[in-house]
Amino acid sequence: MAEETAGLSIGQVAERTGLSVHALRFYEREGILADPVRRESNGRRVYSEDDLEWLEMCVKFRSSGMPLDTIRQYTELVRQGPGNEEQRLALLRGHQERVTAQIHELNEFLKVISHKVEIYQDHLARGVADCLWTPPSTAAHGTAPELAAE
Amino acid sequence: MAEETAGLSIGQVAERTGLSVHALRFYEREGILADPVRRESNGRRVYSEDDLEWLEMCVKFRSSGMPLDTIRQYTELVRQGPGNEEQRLALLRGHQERVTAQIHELNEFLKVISHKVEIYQDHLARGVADCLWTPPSTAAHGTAPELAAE
DNA sequence: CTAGAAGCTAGAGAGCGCTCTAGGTCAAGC
DNA sequence: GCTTGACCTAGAGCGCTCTCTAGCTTCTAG
Repeated sequence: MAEETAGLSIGQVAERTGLSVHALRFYEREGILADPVRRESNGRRVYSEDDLEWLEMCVKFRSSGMPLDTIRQYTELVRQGPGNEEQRLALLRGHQERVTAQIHELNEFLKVISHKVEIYQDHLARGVADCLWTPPSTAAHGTAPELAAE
Repeated sequence: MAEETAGLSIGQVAERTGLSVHALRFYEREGILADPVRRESNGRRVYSEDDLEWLEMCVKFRSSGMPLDTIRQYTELVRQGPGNEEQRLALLRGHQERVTAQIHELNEFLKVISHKVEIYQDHLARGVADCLWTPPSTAAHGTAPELAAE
């Protein structure tokens, strides 16, 4: 049962998290890991499964737009141990709200862009000869199709 | 009816788009505007309502994560006039897909973070004395609450 | 014994998207 | 006449998040 389950090299962690080894060392310098990662006798980093899980959570935080600075704050709270749950909760809820807001915004924008896409699709389906789109009449600069597409 | 509807100063456009005047000049340098913006005799920029609408669209593109470079490409296509609708469509669809994917990802993550938030809320509701969370047993570094919260 | 792969540190560099500075013009109001 | 404020250009600087380099060690396989 002595799998190498406990004890991952930086390369393995990079592979599993999708972060580069550079990024992993960078994150450590930035205090993004609960502990500064244990080392082998030769100085090489040894990541535990817990470290891996933590990093995976960080990746999710990052990809949902949380800045490293905030992740660091959260890490710091966890590092301090129990007693600051309110602060952790506040931080998480703040992010939760930002993510929610962002999803709403993206959904709004998705409507807009989908509408534009439809318009272009219709236009192309009807054939390029369809010149509803480029009346050289308004010599000004009326990019009608664009503005119409909104 | 001679409102100043046609002819906005950079300051007015900044106010209405939420972009800074710096950003507006920057966008122009970067080729983000269909034309390089007309000028008054004294060299000051005069934005039309069309410019404003275009910029508002750019703001939406940006806030949905489209890089300036892609916006520039799109602008370039529009500037070239009709005949490249397929390319515009491809670009828009590419972005549409990225936005859709991002919404999915964010929704996924929202579940995770909401779960964490709930756990912390329950924990705090049950009172801090509840020590399910910090068993000093696993002296290693088992940040159980964190990992449990996932 | 040696080559190659993987790791290490410290620190420079890069890409993006602004943001700001320096130094100046121009028009309006006191 | 002078100040104030909005505008101008060219270009430097910044915050963030990595990414890469240089120079070195250490392990493994042939």
